[in-house]
Amino acid sequence: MQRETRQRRLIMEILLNSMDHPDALTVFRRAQDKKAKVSIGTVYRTLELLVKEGKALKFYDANAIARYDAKTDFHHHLICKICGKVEDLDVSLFKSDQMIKEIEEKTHFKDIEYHLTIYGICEDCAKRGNRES
Amino acid sequence: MQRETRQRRLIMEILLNSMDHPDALTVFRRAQDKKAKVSIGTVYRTLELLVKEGKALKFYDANAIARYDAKTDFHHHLICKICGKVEDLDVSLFKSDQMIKEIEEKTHFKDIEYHLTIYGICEDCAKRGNRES
DNA sequence: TTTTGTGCAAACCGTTTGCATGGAG
DNA sequence: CTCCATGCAAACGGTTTGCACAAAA
Repeated sequence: MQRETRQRRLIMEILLNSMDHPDALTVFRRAQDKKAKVSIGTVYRTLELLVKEGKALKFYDANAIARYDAKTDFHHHLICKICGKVEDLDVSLFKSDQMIKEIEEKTHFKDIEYHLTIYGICEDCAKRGNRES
Repeated sequence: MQRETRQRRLIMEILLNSMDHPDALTVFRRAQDKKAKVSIGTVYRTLELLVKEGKALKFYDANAIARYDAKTDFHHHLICKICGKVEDLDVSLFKSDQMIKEIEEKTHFKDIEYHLTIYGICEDCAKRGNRES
């Protein structure tokens, strides 16, 4: 049912080696940098496939552009309001199991999952005095 | 510098009376229901203005469509993975002050704010047996 | 009258999709 | 050989924008 193609291996490899939560176009460019042939359509289709398989995470940045990363350990994202840089944030900071339990207890929702996107000002931009990038 | 127009009053009123976090098109339709004349472009411009003024919140739903609500008390959102319904969730569930303090201590970010979008399955959809809407 | 806001429609741009072809199994 | 995957390009759809006109101050 699912076939292993050159393109799928390529895109998964790029995602695994990308620590900056790339969008589809960035993945596409990294493929080109490797002199590998892929189309942007295939990049989109493959990234969505990885998300459905649970091998990648998808979230939207402040410009509503879809960002992806290879799912390793669960973590949240910290986005700089000035320069847009995205950093990972360890989920253990937030006692997520306890939180999910609390939510399930206090609401009628089941099968809860969440992604926390935190906005702030990164060290570099704070030093620069909050200028626009 | 800022002028009070019929359209701005209208859109703010619609947003204040909408408890379902409408997108721009929904706000536009509600204006039409009131037999009020506005263009979709003005709706977008005005909603963005309200966000910049801090009078409205903006976030993206699971389909990357911008949703708005009049900013009253700070709260999070609970979105049903099946039917897409959006509910409010009291922020007090999550000890947000403590969490922000923790984040500021453990990262180098400043001026932190966050919006938590939680996905789950609502009571109605759970009863229906998780069918697609 | 001056200046900002609106309506309209075209442009934008990230993303999806139809279809003919290619390649995995 | 069969099907699923890919490439290509067109279409999609939410959002933005330029410009002439309207209306607030």
